[in-house]
Amino acid sequence: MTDIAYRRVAEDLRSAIAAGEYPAGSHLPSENELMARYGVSRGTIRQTYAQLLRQGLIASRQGSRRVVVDTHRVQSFEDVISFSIWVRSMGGIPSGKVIRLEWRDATDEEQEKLNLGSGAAVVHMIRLRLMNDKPAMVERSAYPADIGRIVAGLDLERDSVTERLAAEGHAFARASHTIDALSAGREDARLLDVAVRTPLLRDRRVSLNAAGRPLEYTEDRYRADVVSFTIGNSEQVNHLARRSKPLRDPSSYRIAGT
Amino acid sequence: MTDIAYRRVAEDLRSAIAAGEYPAGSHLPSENELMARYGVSRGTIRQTYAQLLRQGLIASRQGSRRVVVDTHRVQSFEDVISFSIWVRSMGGIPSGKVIRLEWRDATDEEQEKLNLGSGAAVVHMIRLRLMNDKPAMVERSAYPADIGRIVAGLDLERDSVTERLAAEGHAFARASHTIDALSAGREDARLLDVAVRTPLLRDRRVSLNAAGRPLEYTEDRYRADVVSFTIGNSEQVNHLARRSKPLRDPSSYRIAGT
DNA sequence: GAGTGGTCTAGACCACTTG
DNA sequence: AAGTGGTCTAGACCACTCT
Repeated sequence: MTDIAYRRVAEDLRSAIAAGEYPAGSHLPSENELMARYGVSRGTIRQTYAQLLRQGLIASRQGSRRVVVDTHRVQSFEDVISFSIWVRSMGGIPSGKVIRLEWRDATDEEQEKLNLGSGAAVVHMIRLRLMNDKPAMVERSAYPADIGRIVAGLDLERDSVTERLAAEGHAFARASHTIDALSAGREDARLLDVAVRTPLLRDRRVSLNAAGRPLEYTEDRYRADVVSFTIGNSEQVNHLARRSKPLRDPSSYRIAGT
Repeated sequence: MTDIAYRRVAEDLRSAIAAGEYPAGSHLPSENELMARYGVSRGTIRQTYAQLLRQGLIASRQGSRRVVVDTHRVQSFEDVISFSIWVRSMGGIPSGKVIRLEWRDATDEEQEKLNLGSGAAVVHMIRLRLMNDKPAMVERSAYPADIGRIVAGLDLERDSVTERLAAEGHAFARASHTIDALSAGREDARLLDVAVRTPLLRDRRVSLNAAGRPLEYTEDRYRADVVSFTIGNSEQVNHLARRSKPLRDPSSYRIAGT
């Protein structure tokens, strides 16, 4: 679809990997092979493989062919930023329940993170996110006024904010996350259907557009028995993904009655 | 230091950034400038900037000069893998207290993660890690026999396992992490000096050498009031770092008496 | 020794940002 | 309009892996 050559080749390879044509651990085509197959130069193929490396799909070693990494997983920027896109990428059904939606003055933290002046108004939203109708995460988000106007007009039970904002010309281009752990408070516990003081995994992030303007400040609190993060890193590359836990040992987590 | 041109230029730029020559938000030299200054071709300079982008130090936009990213932070693979190196990079003093060190048969999980046959022996270590004599993390590590022999011979109260293994020819080249949250159990609580059921941030990882052989399987449990992880990501790049929390609001965490 | 990826050069055209 | 980064080509030599 894209008209950029190295990305077209990368898309083909990702599809082939996803289709099982190159299983985990198997060798990928050499640079020479792909140059001939696509009629492009070596630099272009190297750009292709550099992208797959950044995305954590492959590993490479001088002298040996590139191999497919074993943790095969749909992997894109949007998977990490958008709960809806991530859930759908795993074949699940995402939904949301708006707990609160209001205009109010930005807190000090929101002013700082969203780069707003004092007294600026934001749209603040609290939303329970569900995966296949099971509570997975509570999301608390703040949007600057012009973005907030759009968000407030969406069907937040069903729409993906990320996708709808992108359609309006406000695509997220990058984000910086801080990940830590905290205890479920009373509201968290009630919404997520867990006991008070259950440990939750927290992701706070600022999402920026391509020009570096902050569009959203969000705090996500995940049930640690449902979601974890995976990160692969080396001197050359880091990659990040959300992971759904298989719930193989439900007894180790206390679930509150409702 | 290195004899690879693009890395030499990258080292120079990292030093200049660290020295404050290019403050956060400032513009970096154009590709043309660096080509002239170092007498290399454009491709080499582009490799340099690609590395700095991967490391999360800079951001780039077509048509505009590259800029230094604001979250300046010492950033290297070893910072994320090695507690000792990370603490020292922030000017702190790392130490460790060995709680248990033993040879035993690998558990099923260790066999899988370390790629060992059934019945294989591992060295298993539990160690409390301190930053400036304050408990920060409990580490539980398993090593295959040949690596374990080396580890068992170290001064584990003071040495960096990562650095000593590298000196013996067993350098870690990459790792894959799973991050989630859990409740402090009795042993965790006692060692970390927190109340039982305090939420902890957990990082489980397998560290591999360049050939892809697993050298270590580790589970780290961090005090969430002391350490968090930061991640920056975009379509092009992800980067990961540990962050020390400033402890600005100690009242929000219950600390157990000892 | 043949094949492969890592590094490097010297050009080119285009899209985008900025004065 | 000039400058800058994004993409692409067509070569080259080297270090490493494999058999």
